[in-house]
Amino acid sequence: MSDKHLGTDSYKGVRDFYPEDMAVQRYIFDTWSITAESFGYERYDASILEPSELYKAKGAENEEMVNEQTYTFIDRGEREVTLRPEMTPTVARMVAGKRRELSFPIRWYSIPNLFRYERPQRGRLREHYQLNCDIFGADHYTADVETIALAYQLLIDFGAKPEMFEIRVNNRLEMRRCYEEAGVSDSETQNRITRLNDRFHKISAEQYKVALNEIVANEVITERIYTVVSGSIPEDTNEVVEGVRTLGIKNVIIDRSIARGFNYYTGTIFEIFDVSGENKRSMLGGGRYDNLTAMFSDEPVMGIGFGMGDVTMRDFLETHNLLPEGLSSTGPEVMVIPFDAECNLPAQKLASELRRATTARIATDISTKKIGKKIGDASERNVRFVIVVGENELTSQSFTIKDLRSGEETPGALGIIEGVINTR
RNA sequence: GCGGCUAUAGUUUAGUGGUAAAACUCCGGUUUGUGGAGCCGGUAUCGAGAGUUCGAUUCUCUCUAGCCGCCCCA
Repeated sequence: MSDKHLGTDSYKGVRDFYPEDMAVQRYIFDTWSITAESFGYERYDASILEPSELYKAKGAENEEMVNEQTYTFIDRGEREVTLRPEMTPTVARMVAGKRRELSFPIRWYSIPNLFRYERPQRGRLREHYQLNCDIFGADHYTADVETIALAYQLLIDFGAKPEMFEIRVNNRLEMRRCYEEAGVSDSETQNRITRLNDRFHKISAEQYKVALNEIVANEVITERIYTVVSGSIPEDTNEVVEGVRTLGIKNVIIDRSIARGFNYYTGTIFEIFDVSGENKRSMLGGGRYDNLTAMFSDEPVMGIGFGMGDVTMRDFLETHNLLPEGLSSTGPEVMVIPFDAECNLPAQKLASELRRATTARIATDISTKKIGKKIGDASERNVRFVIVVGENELTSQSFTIKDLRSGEETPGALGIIEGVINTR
């Protein structure tokens, strides 16, 4: 590019939100909030900065992830700091810090922006926003049911039809039991199988079996595990799935290949997929983590929750044409147009009087364009009303408000004008 | 970290071994008290660097950036 100027592109993998993008973003966030709150979830937030230890605490595997896939730096006080890559450790920290004063179970949600240092691709950027909903302090399986029901409702409230998506549920404990019954008791081997299962739908059955046999080195075991993971047992279900169905949600299935990474989940895990096939990545995922707060205290608090990202949400809404037309702009509804620059201040004064008497968004056109141009601009920006303020109007204190939608003009004193705006 | 594709005006795209076209947008004018039109005009060292060539935006190489996949996925 030019030697003289900086580029205007945003930093790699992050987005600028111009007003039209912001309208979409706001719609998504508002819908998330309304639905989460309708289930009684309370909103919380925290800083994007956390000490790096928070993410490294559970061994070398995590340490590697922090070093390679997060934004981590040393601050001026020589502390190692990380831009949060996920919200769960933060909320676990917050809950653990107040565990004696909170009355469990609690339902909390947040819409944090999260950072990860990796190569951007479809549905995955370096910064994204993610709705996080969690229940803490409820060990009964119905907490899992409610969590999945909330995830379901979130999509429904965007106008999604149940046949557009599928909820796939698995359970860490049940998988461990499956491995043990098949004859695999070593936990490292179990983890390797879990990791392989995560790719089950990306590879062929043959490839899967070959890879599995390389791990367990036993064809009988391979066959047993394959039977379970491939879903060849039609009656395979569990109480969470049955509970969700009891609530009237039908697009839920057991999928033994669901793996959810391999970190802190201890029980139910689930993901929701777009069935259109266009977005192969899961749109939403979560699960139960019964000892995440253990790193802060000997009194662990169990939790279950999920996260859903704004990038995948937006992809889903666009794919299924679910974004509403004409999302509300925050631009002015009323434009007060001074006849010339001499009238700018009186026009601004009129605007502030109107603001006092109405709830409309009112701006004054302080450009130096000609009167016709100013009206044209207002019209183009979807302004509903214009009021021209010139010497005549100021002398007579009688104005004319014009409805650009209907072309109708209403003359009158301040009170009349306010009336027109208030009945918009 | 690995692989594939792409790079021309603000945007979306044409096009050519002899320094480039269109549409839309934007800005200005056309009209010195009232809107979306029309007309006229303006805006590009063709991503950067090097090479081949009389001559490169076009061909070759390198780099950079973006997109898409893999790995990984909190």
